[in-house]
Amino acid sequence: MLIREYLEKLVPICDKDWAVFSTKFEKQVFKKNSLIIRSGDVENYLSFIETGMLRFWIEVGDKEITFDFAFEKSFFSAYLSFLTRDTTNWNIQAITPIVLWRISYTDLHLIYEQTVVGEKIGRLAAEDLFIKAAKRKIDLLTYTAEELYLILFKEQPHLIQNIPLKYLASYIGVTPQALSRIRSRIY
Amino acid sequence: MLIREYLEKLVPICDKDWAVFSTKFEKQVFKKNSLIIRSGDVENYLSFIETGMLRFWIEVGDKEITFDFAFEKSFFSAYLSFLTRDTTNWNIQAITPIVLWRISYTDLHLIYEQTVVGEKIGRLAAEDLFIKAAKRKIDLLTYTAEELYLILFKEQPHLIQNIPLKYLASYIGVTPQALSRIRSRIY
DNA sequence: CGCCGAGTTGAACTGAATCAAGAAACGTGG
DNA sequence: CCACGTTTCTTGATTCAGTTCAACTCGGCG
Repeated sequence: MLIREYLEKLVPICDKDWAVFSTKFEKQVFKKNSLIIRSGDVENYLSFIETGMLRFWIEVGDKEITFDFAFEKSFFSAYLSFLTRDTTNWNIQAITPIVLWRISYTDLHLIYEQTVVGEKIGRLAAEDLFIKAAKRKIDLLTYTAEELYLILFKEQPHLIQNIPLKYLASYIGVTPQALSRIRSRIY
Repeated sequence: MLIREYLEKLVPICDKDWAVFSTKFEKQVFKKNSLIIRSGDVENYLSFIETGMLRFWIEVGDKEITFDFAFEKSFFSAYLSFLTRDTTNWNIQAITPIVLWRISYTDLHLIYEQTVVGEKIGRLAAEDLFIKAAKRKIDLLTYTAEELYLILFKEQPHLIQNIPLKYLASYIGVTPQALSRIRSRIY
């Protein structure tokens, strides 16, 4: 199974532990453009994307700010809300049709209690998320919009292909008009 | 002891576990302006600030970018380097005289193995760091320099008092001149 | 007393925002 | 599968916040 493969890159999981894990994941399908989490919800799941692509955004005043994307074969969650059990102001939207596997908050905490590797996986997942967030935080301070676009272009070419320009623009912190001009300047 | 108090806000620690923890922390003192970590080092410690204030910065081209501060009674580390055992490009500098307690990578991993709460604390620490990084990431995309300054002013007034303007300017992503003008505009 | 780094202020310049209009792409219903 | 309407993207003109370069002030310290 995909999730086990992914997790075992981080830490070996014995069959006995895996038996506890695997029964807790449920499969879920979402249509393109549907909202998986909307502002005001409490996040109840930690999810693993089997196929598809997601966009994370918040509403500020009258505009949307896209602050993250997530891709196939990675975990995601409105993690702050998931941890604190408080409502989120995040929206998570399917940019493509989505197939995912998810585990509920209560089930995950059962695993934390019942298996030795549970806490370790939780720690590694949180560390992983932290590393990504820290890198991006520094990138946003360090680079200009044009540089951020070029980095994106190099590191995630599939992203540039498939994601509407207006979302990418917001992600690097400029208006769609500005990104359109950056693009025409580059080629 | 301060560290136990702080940790027990997150998770109860029994005396037996604490006995394992406490022997591993060593006290360390740094002078004002000294570098606790410099670019090129591998971070070997997770540290807890007893007194003082730190600045995190990286060098980009010919200029310094301040991307974080840390205060009394909180943990810090060049965490990415600490986790990956790879060299860091972060610099961590004492803005004031510093007293801290720190635990080495090997000792922390001994604790992960020897105590039940070890992994849990590691997870909670990583979650805590992630939450802060995620919030800041969104703030940087959402607000203008002036708004970021006002938020800082409201949430961390002691920071504004004690930290040289040029570091604050870099933290909100503008030049010292620009922040000086923002300030004079506000009052 | 003089030096030096930090902060302020001014002027010219630049990249991005905003407002606006037109072109291209997309999906939805017939 | 086409036609229409909506959304997305592009391009232009104007405005604005922030950069850069430079000069000057202030305070601390040798």
